[in-house]
Amino acid sequence: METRELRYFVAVAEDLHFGRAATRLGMAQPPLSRAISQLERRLGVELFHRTSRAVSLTEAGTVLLREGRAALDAVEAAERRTRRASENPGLVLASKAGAAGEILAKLLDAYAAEPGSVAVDVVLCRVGEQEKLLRDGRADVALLHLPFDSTAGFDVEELSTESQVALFPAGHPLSTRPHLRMSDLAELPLPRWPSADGVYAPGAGPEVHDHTQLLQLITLGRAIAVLPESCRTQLGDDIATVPVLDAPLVTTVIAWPPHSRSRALAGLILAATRL
Amino acid sequence: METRELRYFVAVAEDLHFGRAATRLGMAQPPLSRAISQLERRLGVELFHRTSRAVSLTEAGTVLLREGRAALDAVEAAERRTRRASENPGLVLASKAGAAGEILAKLLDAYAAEPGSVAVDVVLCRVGEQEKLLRDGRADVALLHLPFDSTAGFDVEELSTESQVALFPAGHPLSTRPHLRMSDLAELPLPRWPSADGVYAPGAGPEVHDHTQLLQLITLGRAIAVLPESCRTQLGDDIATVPVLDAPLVTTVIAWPPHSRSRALAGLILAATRL
DNA sequence: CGTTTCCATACCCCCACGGTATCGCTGCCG
DNA sequence: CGGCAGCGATACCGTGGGGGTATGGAAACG
Repeated sequence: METRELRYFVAVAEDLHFGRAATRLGMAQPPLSRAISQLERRLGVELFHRTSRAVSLTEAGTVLLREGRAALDAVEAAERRTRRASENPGLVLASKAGAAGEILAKLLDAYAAEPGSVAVDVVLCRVGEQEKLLRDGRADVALLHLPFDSTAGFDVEELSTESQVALFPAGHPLSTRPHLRMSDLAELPLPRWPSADGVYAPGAGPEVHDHTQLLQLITLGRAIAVLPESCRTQLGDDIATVPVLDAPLVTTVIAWPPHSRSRALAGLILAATRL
Repeated sequence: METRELRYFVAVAEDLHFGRAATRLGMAQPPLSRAISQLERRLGVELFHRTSRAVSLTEAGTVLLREGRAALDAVEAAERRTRRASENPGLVLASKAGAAGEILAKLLDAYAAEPGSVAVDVVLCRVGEQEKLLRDGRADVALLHLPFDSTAGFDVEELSTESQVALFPAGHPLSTRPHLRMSDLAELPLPRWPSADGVYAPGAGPEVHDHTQLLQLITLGRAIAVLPESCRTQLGDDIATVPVLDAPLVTTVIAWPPHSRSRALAGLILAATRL
């Protein structure tokens, strides 16, 4: 199977429409239809149920969409990492914008002080995006937060664990309580984060994808959030925090793709575990 | 980057010889040379140092060899799993031949008794081969043994932990001791297992790649081995066992590729954790 | 200095991929 | 009920690129 075929298949599988997929791919519809039929013939597998009115994935097609995306990511990663290996020897670290600020600063300082350390580019990305960056080679290493981010397929080292606090606009009735339980927050407008594929679950709270956005919504009284306690250092006095006793503990981990064990990466991980 | 180009590159990188690589690929040498040059031009990266006498990998080439192999495995996995998804709904479980016999039997029985279970094909493979099978889609799930096998990149659940015993031919002087330490075995012909790439470390002991082979060598007095205690159930009375107090504990885990979460696989994993 | 051993270059051919035109099916609306 | 619009499949054509053979040219070796 060629990556071109995979890209075509994924495009069609994503919008379930040959015409639109073809436009996205910058080609005409007939050769795309043909390419997919050929792929099906070569695999000996039907990938789509087609009526002249609608297209849908078969069982096998669903498998190929999942596995094919992973494969394309791996190919892209190979390409990008090769390019980077030749031009600069630095590392790219991905982290959620607004989260892990303190630990990130300490890590960068500690690593920079090591003998033989290389330049570290920091990519601050939207929630949940780190995994994708790590998988397709745009990043070499990432800071993730359990239990929110998935570490599936990566090697990890735990860095720190902390409890969570609720964030209220100053003056909110609950903000004077010494502590809370999750059940106290059940009826409040908790924000909804996008899942790995960028889709939001249906629900009541506002949709957010980074911390700045969230803090602003809280200040405006449009949202309440539960965040790791370390976020306090970034808050002004227009937001009050209250410990939430039964919120899950948040673990910050450093994660990297399991095979890539360069000297520079090993040094960074070592520096991280020694924090 | 197309998988064809990657396959060409990996072939050349593996034997560092354009002529031989071309033969292996079933093509002539000139088009292969050209394909590699094109790849280098498109990537903007030199992958090989060539003199007209010898070929060697550059830094970037080394990266592409590692990442490219992973990418090719992922593509192959996508293809194989898609094929299998369409023809039969069963699972393929990989396990070392000769190891984990008892736990494997119990697992298969327990899972088969579940409602809605599917057929499970068992692939008994050589030591260290399970990871490759899991990565390239020939298996859906595998039994691995820590700390020997690497679980890098897989999701795992621990199944059992056991201590190790030394195996001697009947009548060996050490076989009557109540217990031993690793240092007692330092001078003895411990066998050498192949690493993930099938290469044996240099050393004194005999090269082995499965348990039958090993047991025969022990019976013949040509080797001594340290194995998990559960192997006792498979031994005849021509082999004696002695506990080794400071040998590392062996953990049997069930491992699977992190994204593939089919209903059938989830059932098997559940059955395994309940053993 | 001839010979051998490699990889690169030159040149040719053909297939496969992409484009345009069109067909055929199906659901919708007047 | 018929015309139409939407969409995928089919037919046919042109070209670029991937593969083949022949050969060049550099380096090691006797």
